[in-house]
Amino acid sequence: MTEPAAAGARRDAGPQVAPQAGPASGGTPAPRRRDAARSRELLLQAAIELFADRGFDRTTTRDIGERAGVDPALIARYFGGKVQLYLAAVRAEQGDQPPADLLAEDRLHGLLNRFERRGLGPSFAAVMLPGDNSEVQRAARAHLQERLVDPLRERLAADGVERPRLRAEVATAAFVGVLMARSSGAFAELTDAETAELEPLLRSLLAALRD
Amino acid sequence: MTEPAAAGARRDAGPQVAPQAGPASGGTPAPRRRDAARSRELLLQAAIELFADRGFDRTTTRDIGERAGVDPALIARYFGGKVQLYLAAVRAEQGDQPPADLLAEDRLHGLLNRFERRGLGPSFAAVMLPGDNSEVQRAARAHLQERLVDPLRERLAADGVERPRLRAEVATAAFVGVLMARSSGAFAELTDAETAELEPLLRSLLAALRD
DNA sequence: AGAATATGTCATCATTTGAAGACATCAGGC
DNA sequence: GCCTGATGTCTTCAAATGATGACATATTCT
Repeated sequence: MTEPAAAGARRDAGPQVAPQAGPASGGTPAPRRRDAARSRELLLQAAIELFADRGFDRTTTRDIGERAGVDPALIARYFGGKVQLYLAAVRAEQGDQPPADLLAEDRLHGLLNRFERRGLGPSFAAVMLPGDNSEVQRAARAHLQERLVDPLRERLAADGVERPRLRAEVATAAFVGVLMARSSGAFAELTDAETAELEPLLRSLLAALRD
Repeated sequence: MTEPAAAGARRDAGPQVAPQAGPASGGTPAPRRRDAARSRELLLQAAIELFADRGFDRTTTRDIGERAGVDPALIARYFGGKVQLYLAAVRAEQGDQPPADLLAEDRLHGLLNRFERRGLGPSFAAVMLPGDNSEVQRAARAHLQERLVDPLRERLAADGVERPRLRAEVATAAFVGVLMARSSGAFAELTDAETAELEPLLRSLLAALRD
């Protein structure tokens, strides 16, 4: 950053991918030094992690580029800009599993394990902070509504509980709150707790809303 | 903002306080057009509200000044800067009541009513978002630890529950999460719900951690 | 009334950040 | 071998933001 660095002279910026994995396996079609699809994917993955960790505002395009090992200018080229990259990250968050009903045992277990493997996902951070009704907030909230609140509301309604929507929203908010607080490092034991320790507590918490 | 506005010519920037309330009552010592203590208080109050609403990063000194009706430059003069103003806001958050044990009925009721009257307070927003271990985060987290987590932990420990600290942290995180989500407007029914509707749900939620 | 201080107002600076563009370098077709 | 487009690298710009200082105006003291 501090060196003048004669314009466009860099060529030895470290091996992007070790050029092994010869032409044997037909899967990956020989590593290219320049691969738009790969760069796009690296940026998207870095964005998912960073947006989940810090939220939209506190994540800079330069951070994303650095983590991805890709020049931040390519964000504009491949996604259109930071906002569109965020929307792509939220879209990539879904599609794995069908919407989850938090009260079903295997669902909670699966969700927690998935979070452990892949991080919380970018939409969680957008729930807690109010803000301008930007596209970013709306997308993240719609995602959570569809994936967590609605299935739970249907479950509660089927159980005949009163105010199923409100209860589903409270349960989701509590769930997101606990997971966000855990990953934020605000509370020591919560952050250090294993998923297996946390799961029964969360299950009790959620079950309480069912009355 | 767009006019040149000859330097320092403004004098008619609206009446700060109607200069009535004659010398009769000895309470307020006649309104002054310039009152450092009043300006300081206005800034602090605006800061408490805005920090609670948007968190530290998304609140600008210009926003605070605008809401307070005070020039933002005075933040530096009276508090030293934005960070110190935040710390002052967190300190102002406490001092009202003794630390609250969320499981005691009147405590929960009192807390919710207080939030309804005075807003959530700046420290809540700092729990959910990770970030640099700045002074701001540490102060807000220490505040919550002392005010909410510790009393609850003691209560749970006295009840003989296992893992009292972890449970207290989970309960606090869930509590903060529900209130933050409510004020963020992320969930429609939760945002519109009356405190009276929310209170029994929160009570069930918290009681579940006691097992 | 007039000096001295307190308080308020405004312009401006340095930094950060998202974005855009100029240029360099690689890949594949002829 | 070379040309055209794709891909990557770097510089630069405009806006936002926290901070600072010069100056204006009010308040107080004598």
